[in-house]
Amino acid sequence: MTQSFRMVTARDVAEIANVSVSTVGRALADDPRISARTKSRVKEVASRLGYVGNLPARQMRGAKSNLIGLMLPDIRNHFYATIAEALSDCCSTNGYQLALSIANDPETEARHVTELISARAAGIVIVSTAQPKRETRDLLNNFPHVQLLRRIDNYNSAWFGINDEECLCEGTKHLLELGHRRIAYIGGSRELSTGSARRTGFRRAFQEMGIDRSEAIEIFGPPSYTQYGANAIQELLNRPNPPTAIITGTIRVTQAILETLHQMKISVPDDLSFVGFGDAPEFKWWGPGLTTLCMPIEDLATTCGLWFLHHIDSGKHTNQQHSSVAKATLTIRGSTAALDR
Amino acid sequence: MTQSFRMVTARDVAEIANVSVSTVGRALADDPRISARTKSRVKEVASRLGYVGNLPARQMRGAKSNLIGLMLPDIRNHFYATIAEALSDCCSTNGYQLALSIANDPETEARHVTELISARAAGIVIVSTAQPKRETRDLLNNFPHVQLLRRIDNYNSAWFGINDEECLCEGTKHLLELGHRRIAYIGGSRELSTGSARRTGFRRAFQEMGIDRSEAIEIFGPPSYTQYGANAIQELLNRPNPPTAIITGTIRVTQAILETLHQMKISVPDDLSFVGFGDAPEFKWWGPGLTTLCMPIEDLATTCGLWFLHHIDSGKHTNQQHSSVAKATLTIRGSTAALDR
DNA sequence: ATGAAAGCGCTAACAA
DNA sequence: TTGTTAGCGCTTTCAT
Repeated sequence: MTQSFRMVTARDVAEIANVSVSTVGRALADDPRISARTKSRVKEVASRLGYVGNLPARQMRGAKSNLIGLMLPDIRNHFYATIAEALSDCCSTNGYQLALSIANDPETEARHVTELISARAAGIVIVSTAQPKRETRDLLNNFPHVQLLRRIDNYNSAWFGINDEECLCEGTKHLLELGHRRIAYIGGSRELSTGSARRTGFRRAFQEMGIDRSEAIEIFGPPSYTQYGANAIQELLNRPNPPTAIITGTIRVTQAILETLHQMKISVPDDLSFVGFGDAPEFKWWGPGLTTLCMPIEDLATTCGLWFLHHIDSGKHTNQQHSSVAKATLTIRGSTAALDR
Repeated sequence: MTQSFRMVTARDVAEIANVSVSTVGRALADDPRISARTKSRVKEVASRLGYVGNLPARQMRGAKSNLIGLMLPDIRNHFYATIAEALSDCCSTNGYQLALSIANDPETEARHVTELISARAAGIVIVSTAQPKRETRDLLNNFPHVQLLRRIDNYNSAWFGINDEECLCEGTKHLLELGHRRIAYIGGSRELSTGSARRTGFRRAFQEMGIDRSEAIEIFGPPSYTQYGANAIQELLNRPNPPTAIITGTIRVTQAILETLHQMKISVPDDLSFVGFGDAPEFKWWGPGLTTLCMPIEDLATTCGLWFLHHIDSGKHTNQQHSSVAKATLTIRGSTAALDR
């Protein structure tokens, strides 16, 4: 019982159909040189035996893989699930197949990248970890790939992301205009290009409105975000002088805070104004409705996928400077209100 | 610019290191016959050139693929995202790589299954569509695979699922015990084994409690569930004699209903009791908290993954009758209350 | 301790 | 219209 499934080969088909292996190959590829009679006979036999062409063997003959690697930090995050689905659609439409790798740390990331390259995937779409290993960079720089959302400078490659800085700036201005000053920003790691850009946007809002930032609070997230958002918000609200408004910089933190605020029975927006990040469906009906930074994440992923697949198909070099920025915008709902003193 | 990336081969390494191809292969595989000096030289050259072994070529020599195909109907569903993550972890730990296919209809499903088999993946974990094509069944029956959640009888294979019937029965009894009689069940397609079993559970609750089912309402879902849940609930509540309680049989329907009830400003549980399906994080804080059927979906996926990978690794025939059922249980929160007349 | 050669399943160039 | 043959990159005899 060691080798349970013997795959049918072109040779098996050839023997039964009484033709040569190459005739089988040509018949199944609808080569015009093969007679209709032979063709149909071969096809009949192939289908009867359940013959499925061996892609690895074809790859050795120069055929390109149908595999597109997608590296994500977390698939349970609605954000990334949307990306996976959009890209999967994209791949599917263009005859590719998505290989999903979930890697949260540089070691796993390096391993998965190596495996994808070893499998000679057609290309890799990567949402990078914060500090990829040197090895990973070297590998990717010699392999078709494109960066999504997070941008690592040392990769000499195309990047598709959102206007992180702009959108956090806009959200923060909204709070400032409502009169808030003690605003807390709870963001992701500054080691990520996204985390860093969002923090800059937060600060720029104060600057552009000519408001002193001394009352502002900044908290940055560790990799394990599950508990972090909850802890951060609890600590903040227990301060002698708690913030009157909060703005977040990652979806997971936003979700954790929604849950915590509900548990703590904080009244929003009366006791606290809150601007979330991302646009999971439940944000619409959380309490008074969540004012949030909505991202056209599906568009972004689709744009990225189409661009990438097109370049791969046309054999162009994809590792070139190219960047595309999708615009996130503020959607105002009930969770933010003017500060009354 | 047609062929941008030339992959480094063992031969390239051999030439530079001044050894033969076979020596390169042995050195990199740490074959004891190769001298330490040669080994280190070869390894140095290989790493300097960025050599990554060609898996397709190895597969031709009998190496098995590191690819595990996962076929899901929808990755944005929290349910399936959890499965994907759990399986991805599982694969990662055991040296495999997840290939994700999203297929909602039998044609796409057939195409993806064919592609996975063509790539000679190590195996396929499938959440089947309702009516798979004959072709798909034939292919799978000759290929290592395992069914998850939905069970198609004609596949002669292992299955890992949940106690669909039991759990819907339990949820329905909860409502009956609270005095409800005009209970509406909004479920998934009866063409799915899961949808059918859940309906049976709904009915059995009445039967076992000796309660007449004439007031019960049953509605079944089409494939495109996004709008369906919303429509169903609106239609139900506009009836002259609307139900006093609702129980659902799919996560997506549950989520759609949560949103619709919120929009319609229906007061839960005062105007309507509601038992949801699944356990997305937001169920905890929706309105009064959602009474829901919680499923140990992560455990299920992990169990399935471990079993499957173990069987693949040990070369055992996986297409055997084997079934494993994980127990879902009712979690009572605020969305269900006794009916006062 | 290392090299030469065969062969995995397939396609394409060359023969017939 | 079809068959024969070479070779993709690798591992594994077999030979040295």
